Order: sequence, then structure tokens, then C-alpha cells
Amino acid sequence: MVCTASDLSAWKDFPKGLRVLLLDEDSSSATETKSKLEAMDYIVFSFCNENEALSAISSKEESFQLAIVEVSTSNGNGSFKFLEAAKDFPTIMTSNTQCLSTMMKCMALGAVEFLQKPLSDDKLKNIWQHVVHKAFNTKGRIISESLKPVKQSVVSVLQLQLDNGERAEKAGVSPANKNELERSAGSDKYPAPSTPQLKQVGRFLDDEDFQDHTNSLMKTDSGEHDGETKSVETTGGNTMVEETLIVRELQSLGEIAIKEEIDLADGGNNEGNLCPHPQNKDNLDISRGGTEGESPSKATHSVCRIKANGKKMKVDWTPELHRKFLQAVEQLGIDQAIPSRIVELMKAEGLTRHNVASHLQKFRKQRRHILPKDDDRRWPHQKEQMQRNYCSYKPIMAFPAYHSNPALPAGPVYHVWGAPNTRPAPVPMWGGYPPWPWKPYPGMHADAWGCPVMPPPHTACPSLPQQNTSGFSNAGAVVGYGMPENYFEHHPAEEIVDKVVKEAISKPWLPLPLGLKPPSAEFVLAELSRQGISTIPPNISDCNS
DNA sequence: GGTCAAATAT
DNA sequence: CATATTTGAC
Repeated sequence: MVCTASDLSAWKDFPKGLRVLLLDEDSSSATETKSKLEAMDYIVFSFCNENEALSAISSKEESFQLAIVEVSTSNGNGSFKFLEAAKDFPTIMTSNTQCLSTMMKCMALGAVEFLQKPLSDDKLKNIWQHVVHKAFNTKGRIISESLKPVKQSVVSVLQLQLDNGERAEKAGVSPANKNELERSAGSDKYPAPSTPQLKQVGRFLDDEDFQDHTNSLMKTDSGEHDGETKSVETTGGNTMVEETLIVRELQSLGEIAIKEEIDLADGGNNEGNLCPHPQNKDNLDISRGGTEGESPSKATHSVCRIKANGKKMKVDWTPELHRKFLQAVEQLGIDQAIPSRIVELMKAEGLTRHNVASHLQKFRKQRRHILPKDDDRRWPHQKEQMQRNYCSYKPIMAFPAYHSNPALPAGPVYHVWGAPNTRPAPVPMWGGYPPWPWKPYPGMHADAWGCPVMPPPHTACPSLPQQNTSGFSNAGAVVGYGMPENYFEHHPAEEIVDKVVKEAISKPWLPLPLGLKPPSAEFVLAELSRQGISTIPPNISDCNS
């Protein structure tokens, strides 16, 4: 993204106020680092032994957004202990040594970067990127309280800039920078936090949820045959598409989607769009001079849903948001899935119980339509039937079709049987749960809503009756969210089944069925580290000489 | 609060 | 005209 005037004002003091926990036993280097950071407007809390640091993060984790931890021969595993404990926010490891094993271990344990000492201004100046990166790439896990404000701030500013850009355009200014953002969004697949350019903010994509976003991007890119550009109004021509593209990406990052109404009519008075701004500043500066005891993040969390004219903005139930919704519903279990609880679980700022209630209503209605009366077993009215053991309740699938969604927590997926939940299992309670067809394809009627799209996962309920009761004619065309769209577009359902089965056979070591996405390297690493990274040298002393 | 249904917005 | 979301009543 080209640095425009609005950039300068919006991001001017971006890292300002970010709280950095510094753990370094070497007091002189600690002091030096601290002063460098402070010169850059970071707020530094310095610790010289890991126990203090540990207790600091465990008691007030929300007070920090970033940690810099020194690892040395003398502090042994202390730094690693900290690193593991501080998984919720980005931790940069630093050391005098250049031992590859050490670096490797740091990375395996979740460090976001390894910096060789001494820490120069250059090395330090962009560490904020890790904060932003983390804030946007914590899907499926719990996003740390301290990172939420950052995320919101960034989203706000970016959205604001979109608005500004829109206005500038109307004034005849070339929107070159937006094109730039778009381009980078589509092609820059690999996050490289060390690269300072702001354009990275346009695409916070990790392997984990890469597919999703790319899908939507590519679809939008490809023009009008797009299933997701629901909010694209053709009125404005291409610029609107770009606008929407970017906004949508932000939206799909888990924020409540707010439809900014761009009033083409009353060109000048869009001051209301400024509303995200104050929040942004607040969030970043709130910690200034504050004491460690405060938790800045708790302060302001509500998304500004008020338009200039005071009207509330509509909640846009993006696939992403709906996915949260579904997760919540599944997690709660059918008889507990009530608006208030769903709202809690969704953890989507700005979303009200009413919003959810409404969505739930629609959701239920749709289901009723899809699963005709005879087996409406899953809704509370039929208490007698609730206990019946329907196949869709059984955790047969380790990777239920619907869950091929990468945004879901990786944790329980491979442990369906031992899932901690009180419910039977984190399994879709609505067997073969259909994707939510947001504007599937042009011309397709929206009552395709509940159409089961996935071929019934082979091992799963072969007898599930309603799988076929509703119109299936479009099955080939409707594509589930979170699935690689092309996959379906080019493979008839039977081929898919075949493919999945073959894969299952060829990889017997994996749980069945495999789902549609093989475990990524990332997943394996994560799993390894979760289990204590036995493959990595237990200590570093052997390489420090 | 939860649900349902009418009212609105898109 | 059909849908999606919000509003309001029960």
C-alpha cells in the first residue's frame, strides 16, 4: 500500500502504547533494549528473571501485547517455559547465540521471531507487526484479550481508509493504492512479519485459514459469477467491487460485518464514518502511563455500529460470522442453543442477543424446511426423542464434513471420543449440516439454504433420511464455505467420495474420514509442540560453545 | 430472556 | 418480488 496522507495520520503513532514485556537476565542489555523501545513509544516492562515475568503474564496477561525474551545458556529452560506460557501473545526470542537448534526450538515453541543480539533499532522497530499478525491469526483459538483492541484498531483504521479512499475517488483522485492493496491481498500468501510494509495488513493469512480467505478473494476477483459478493452493489462500478473486496476481507477476519453505507447521494457529510477512529486511538493509547494493574483491553470492545445519522447498522452475517454461530450452537448443544449463550460463545464484539436471536430464528426456520417433521428430532419440542441416538449424533467422523473448515479449533478434532465437552461430542448436531449458501451462485434461488452439499461422509449415517429429502438438484453447484471451491466445481460428487475413500485407504494412520484437508505441516508442528516437542533438543547448552 | 411474526431494508 | 434483519409483542 502506498503511503498516503491519510495513512500518515491514521497510523501515525501506531506502535505507540503497545506494551512489551521484556525478559532479559542481562541487565545492561535489558536496559539498552528498554530504552530503545521506549524511544519508539512502546511501553516496556522489564523483568530479569522468568518467574517474575511468568507471574506477570499469568496474573495480568491482558496487560501485554508482546514479549521479548532472552534465551541464554544460563537461564536454561526458563525462557522456554515463559515462551510456552505466553502463547497467547507474540513472543520474540533473542539471544547472543546463533545456535540453530535454539532458534528452532524457539520457533517450535511458538516464538514469532528470533532476533540475534544486539537488538538494534532496526530490528526492534517493526516488532509491532507480530502483534497485529497474531491479533488477526488466532482463529479457532482464544484470542488474547490484549490483542483484541489492536485488531479492532487496525480494522477500524483500514475501514476508515476505505471510506476516505472512496471519497477521494469521487473527487477524482486515483485509487492506485487500493489496487495495490487488492493485489497484495491476492498474491502475498505468506505472512512475513518482518517486512515493514503496511500492505501486509491487507492479508493476514496463515496456512490455517488461508483457504477461506483466498477463496473469497479469488471468487471476488473472478468477477461477477461470484457467490459471495453479496454486498457488492453494481452502482459504483469497479471501485465498489474493490471496496467491498477489502471490506469483506476485513469482515471475514472475524469482526462483525458492518455495512458501511456509502451515500453516493450526499457526498460531503460522511463524518459519521469517523466513528471508528476515536476508538482506535483509545485502544492504542489507553495504556499510556497506565499502571500494570489495569487491563486496557477490557475498556472498549464494542464495535461502533452507529451510523452518522444515528441509525444502527445491519449485521451482515458473513460466512465467517455464521461459522462462529454454528460453532457456538454446536458447542452448546441443541437444547441449550439460546441467543444469550450463543452470543457469549461467539465472542463477536458488537453482536447483540437480538441479532443472534434473529439469526437463530432464520436458521431454525430453514432447518424445519430442510428436515421435515418426521425427524425433527433435534429440536427441543420433541424431548422424548432427544435421547434417541441418531447417527448424526454419533461422533463417527473425526472430521465431519462441515468441519473441514480450517477455522475450527484444531484441538478436539482428532479426539472426538475424549472431547471435554459435556455434550456427546463436538460433532455437528445436524448431521451433514449444509453450508450456508450466501448468495450461492447468481441465479440460484436462496432456498438452497439447507441443501446438503457434501456427499454424506461415507462412514457417517448412510441411513440418514433427510439427506435426500430436499432438492438436491443444485448440489453440484452449491459450495460449502471453508471448502476449496474448485474442488467441487470440478469434481462430481461421486468422484469426491472416491477420492476421499482412496485417501482414507492410503493413509490409514489418520482418523477417518480424513476430511478434505490433510494435516498441514503447521498442524503437525503445532501438535508436536503441544505434546512437548520431544523431537527437539531438550536443552540448548549443547550448542552454545 | 426466548420466540414469533410483522415491519423494514436491501 | 424475495430475502435478510430489525423491531416489537407476548
